[in-house]
Amino acid sequence: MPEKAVSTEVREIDQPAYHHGNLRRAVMDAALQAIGESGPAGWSLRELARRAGVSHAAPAHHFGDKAGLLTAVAAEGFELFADALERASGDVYAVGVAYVRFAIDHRPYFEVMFRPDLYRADDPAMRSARERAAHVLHTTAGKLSPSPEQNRLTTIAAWSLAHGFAGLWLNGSLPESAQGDPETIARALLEFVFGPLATSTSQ
Amino acid sequence: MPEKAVSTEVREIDQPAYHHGNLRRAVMDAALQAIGESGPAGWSLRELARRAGVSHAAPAHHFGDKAGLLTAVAAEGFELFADALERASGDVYAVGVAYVRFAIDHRPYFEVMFRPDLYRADDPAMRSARERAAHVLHTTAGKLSPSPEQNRLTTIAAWSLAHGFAGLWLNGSLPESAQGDPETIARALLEFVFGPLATSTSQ
DNA sequence: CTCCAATCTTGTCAGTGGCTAGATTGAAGG
DNA sequence: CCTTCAATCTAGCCACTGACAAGATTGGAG
Repeated sequence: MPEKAVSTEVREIDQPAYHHGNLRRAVMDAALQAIGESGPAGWSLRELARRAGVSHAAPAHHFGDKAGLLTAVAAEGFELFADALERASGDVYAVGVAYVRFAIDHRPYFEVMFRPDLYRADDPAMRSARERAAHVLHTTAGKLSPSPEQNRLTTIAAWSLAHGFAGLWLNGSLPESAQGDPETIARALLEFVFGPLATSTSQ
Repeated sequence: MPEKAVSTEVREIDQPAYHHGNLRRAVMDAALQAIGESGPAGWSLRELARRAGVSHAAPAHHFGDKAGLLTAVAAEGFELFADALERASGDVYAVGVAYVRFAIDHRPYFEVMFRPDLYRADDPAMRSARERAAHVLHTTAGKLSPSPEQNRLTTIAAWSLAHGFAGLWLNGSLPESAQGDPETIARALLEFVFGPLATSTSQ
């Protein structure tokens, strides 16, 4: 068996790695997996380092500290989130469904993104991505009615509805009657709330 | 100055207390305050013990471990929550507003209650209180329309709306246009969504 | 007065976060 | 080829944490 390990492969055991190849991404991915398994608090930086096969202090070089890592997770999450919403931009139902779908398909991101106490909320990359997502919400939900005041309300209503349903679904708070396909239910909810506005002439 | 401290007073300094008087409640209150200051993860059991003036292992006697303490917080929170909702039972608007109001007035409880990964979700006291609260939601939102299927949707819609708005408001995600009095906005949201259904002859 | 159960303390252990200092590496430039 | 250099990672340390075990203290019941 060969003595030297190829540097691009995953660390086998023991001896120092020094140039991991792409430790930053490896730690991020390990973090996302760990969050998916036991939430944003159910793991330690050292555990991620072990998973990546590096020393306990290696992640600190890339992220500073745990808050820094979660900041990076939130920033990347909001980027993906904004992408998903933009792809549905224009249609309230599609945006709402995309919101819920993102929360469920990318649960680890979502569980961090809306918990600002976990990371550095002043991170510029994260802020710009978050604003990009918010912009989609405002422009698509905010043009359902002519009145600007109504628009603010419509936006907040759609946002709250999608956000609340996603959150309740994720933490298992909903009754068994709502345990079906979340995307279907989300669509039904949106149609229930915004149907009168968009289908008939109504207000 | 007297040598002996009165047992019912808060511990001054140093020497053992042994019978604190009501340590369980003191630790709970310290926990609620700490959660309010820095979230459910921004403190340690040992810190609570110091605040209460007892040794670092004293809280464990009453709560077992940190999850046990948070379980007690969630259980008490759901009791207060159910009480608040029951007080408004029957009126969708009142229940919705009570939901949001509770989240804001009792933020430390709320931040724990809907995060089952923080505590023991199989706790019977907590479960029964939670079901009591859920029952109010079902009975008041679920009788707005004749169809049972519509009722399920109505319930989930009202729940999601209130829950989502409360969550977004608490973590500061809402735009500046929604930074006003949350109770007023919540009422406006509920009227926007359920107005057409209930206002006709009110109820 | 004795015993007992509840309550709290002291002591201990592995694990954690964050820090500093040092080792290793690839690459750039003479 | 050799030196320098910055990026990357390791090694070691410290205060702190959660969890546990064993012992001390207390009020009250018998």
